[in-house]
Amino acid sequence: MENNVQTASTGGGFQPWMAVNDNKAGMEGLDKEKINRIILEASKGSKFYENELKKEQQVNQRIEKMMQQKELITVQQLRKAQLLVDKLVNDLECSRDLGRIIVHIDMDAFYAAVEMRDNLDLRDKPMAVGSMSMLSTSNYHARKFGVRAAMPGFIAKKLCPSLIIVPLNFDKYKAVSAEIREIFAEYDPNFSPVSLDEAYLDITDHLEQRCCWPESRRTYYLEKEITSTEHTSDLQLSGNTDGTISPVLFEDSPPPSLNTAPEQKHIVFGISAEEAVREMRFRIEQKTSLTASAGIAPNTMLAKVCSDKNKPNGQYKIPNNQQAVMDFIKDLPIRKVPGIGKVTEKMLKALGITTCSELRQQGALLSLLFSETSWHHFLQISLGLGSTHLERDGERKSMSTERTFSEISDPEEQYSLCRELCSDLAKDLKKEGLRGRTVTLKLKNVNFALKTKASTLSYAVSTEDEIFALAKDLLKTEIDNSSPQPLRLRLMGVRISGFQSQEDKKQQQKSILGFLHTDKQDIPFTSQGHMFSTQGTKASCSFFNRKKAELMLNDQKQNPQEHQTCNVGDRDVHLINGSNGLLNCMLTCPVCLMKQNTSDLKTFNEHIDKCLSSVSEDQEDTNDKTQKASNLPICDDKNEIKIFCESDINESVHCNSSNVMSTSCHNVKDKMTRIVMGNTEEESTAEESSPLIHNSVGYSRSCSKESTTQSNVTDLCEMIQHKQDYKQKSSSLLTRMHLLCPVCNLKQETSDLDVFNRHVDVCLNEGVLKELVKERPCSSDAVSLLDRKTTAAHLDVNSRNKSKRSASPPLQHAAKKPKHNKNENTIYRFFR
DNA sequence: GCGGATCAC
DNA sequence: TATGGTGATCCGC
Repeated sequence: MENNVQTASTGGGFQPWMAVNDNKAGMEGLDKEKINRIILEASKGSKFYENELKKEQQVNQRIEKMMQQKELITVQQLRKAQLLVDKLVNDLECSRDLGRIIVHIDMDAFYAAVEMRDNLDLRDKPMAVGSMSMLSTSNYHARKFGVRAAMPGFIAKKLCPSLIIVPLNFDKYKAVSAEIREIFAEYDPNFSPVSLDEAYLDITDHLEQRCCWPESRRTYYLEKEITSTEHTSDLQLSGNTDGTISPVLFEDSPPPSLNTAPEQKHIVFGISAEEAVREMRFRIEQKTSLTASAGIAPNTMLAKVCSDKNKPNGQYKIPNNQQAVMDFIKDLPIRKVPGIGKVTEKMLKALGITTCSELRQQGALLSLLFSETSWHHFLQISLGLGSTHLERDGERKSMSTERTFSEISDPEEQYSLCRELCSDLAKDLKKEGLRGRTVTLKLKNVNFALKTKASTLSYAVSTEDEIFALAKDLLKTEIDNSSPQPLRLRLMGVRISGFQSQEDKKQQQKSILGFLHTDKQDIPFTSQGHMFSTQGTKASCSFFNRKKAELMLNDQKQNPQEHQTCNVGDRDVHLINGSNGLLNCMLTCPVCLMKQNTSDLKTFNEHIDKCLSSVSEDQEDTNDKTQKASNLPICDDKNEIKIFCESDINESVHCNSSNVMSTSCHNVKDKMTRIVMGNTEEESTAEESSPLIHNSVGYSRSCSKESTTQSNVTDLCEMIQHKQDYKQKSSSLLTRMHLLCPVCNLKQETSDLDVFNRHVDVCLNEGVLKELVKERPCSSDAVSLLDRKTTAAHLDVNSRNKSKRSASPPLQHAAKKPKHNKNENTIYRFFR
């Protein structure tokens, strides 16, 4: 690896770009020459390789440019820069926080280790997890051959013909991940997961308490753990009788974490950080038969580097003092630092920087060649500084879905594919109740050239149709630009970003609340103060209009025929203009969910008020918590809920013409009861909730009626939420709830009613769609384009999810897999 | 805001 | 035969 930029760009026989790096644990002391030759031979001439060369040249150009810039730097500039750097170093040093003890813990060759644990035949053989197209990870036997993560299986096979490739089994990894996270939580309830197999913990508080613990609390018994764990008992039966607890997964692995005599039945851990971490690793090993490595340091950056130091099955600690930190940092190769990747390494190397102390020495130069954020970051690294505060579940910034397939050049197929991706994305968005303003289309052509196209709206979108409307335009532009040559694609992806922040949501809620509680004189209410007017504050208008737009879209999609004869816009006019449009309608009360034998809005409102009042009284009168379940609207007489505005009335208007509504409503009400109380009713089966979707006679003919139900549920929930917010009850009540979707019957990992509402909305629509499809003859062999085009290998490659939302921990990949539901795809295609 | 790049896992 | 998917961030327009 001694080649510099210049020689690399000449493209001599040896290509460092494609070559193995020995950064990864278990890759030391390999026959790199040979490995690189094999990799090169297997890659040379491929489109992929050509593209890698191109990218490499771009980096080289970047470096050349940087070097030219460097030549222009004067001594004075450098001196001035040095002063600036010195000042920053001083400031940074002053702010150095050595008060926390951060642990980074990382399972050893996680996926491979799980597979080896569960299949004894794999133990002593080189193996990897993934497919012929892509490997996720390899065991340490395989690493000796140069087989590593992110390497295509077919190349790995060339390096190691006896390599066994095991397909990914995410469910299993997720299960193990849940087990280890239980342990993490005992040491730091606020631990920060990085991926299925990795997490940061701040054990400072744990250690404070730990020092007072009696020995008994730090004592762990072997047999108890082993017998209570299925995995380990399997191994015991399988002849693992060498006195170690877990299988020796790696032959170069240090002795097992238990350094007591085999006959000893318990082990007492000390009170130090190292002992606590050893204990944690011991417990992980006892529980899962898998080993973990850990780093202990004053901040996350150092902890992360440390966990790699004694991998596998080891740990390393940097004491919490400045000197120890600087000693550790001194000769640390910059590439070991998280955030410094291949390219940055190469650029810095061109400046003669390979270690962290060199990074420090060249601070002035770096400040003149890199952006402020970059050189600040470099400087922090060089001082061994990093985050001392673990980020709690940050807000998601984007969500995307993308797929690789064998070449698709036909525009029709490309559009079709694009829609499928939008559909998938919309489903994922629903799950989290998100809406975004920016849609980005990602395309990779058969030459591996990547391109993204984005479009931003002034409002947020979330449905398949909305997203597709944007994505298809972006795609069209690309197709047109390419014409008459076809776009030859190997990958397509759709991303959505520009979500409402929590802050935005609060703002919105406030404005809605303001809308609901504004002085009557300011709002064109009816004489009773009910919001039958279409007017209102700006924010609330857009909110409800969007809601209506969504419903219109659903209407069109779900029942175009009905839509033709009964136009939503027309109905709007009737409503706005007065009671004409209501003459032949009956209204359904959103509280008692009973049809009201009136078309007079005034009467109807009075009924609602009565309903609300009565349930409020109930709520106050009773101490019986189960009774409270029926108290849907949380309000009092003084704060009448007057939430019925235009869109609601529209929906209510639909629902009088058949008895579908009442059937559905009762179900909804039942479910709502549970939602509000947080009664998860685990025993509630799919059958129990299915009537909501399947049981209604004529359901498929009355799609808009389903919208009614949906709207009522949604608005009731919103009503409740807003009321609760208003009464400042939300945090005390809502956050403890387990929300169970009444439609899909799945527990939703959110306590945010807004999020939950959106999920329910979506679920309800899906029910209608499915029902509709059942009714309509639809080619059963209308298989998804992606299913046809995507190879199994492509589907099963590594994809560790890095969701920042701890409410739905990084398990999303697996959750995303069922996306390839052919029925669902055909449903959406049907409506195209 | 857009598009390309880099990085992590 | 065959080189991934998801999310974040940064930089230079």
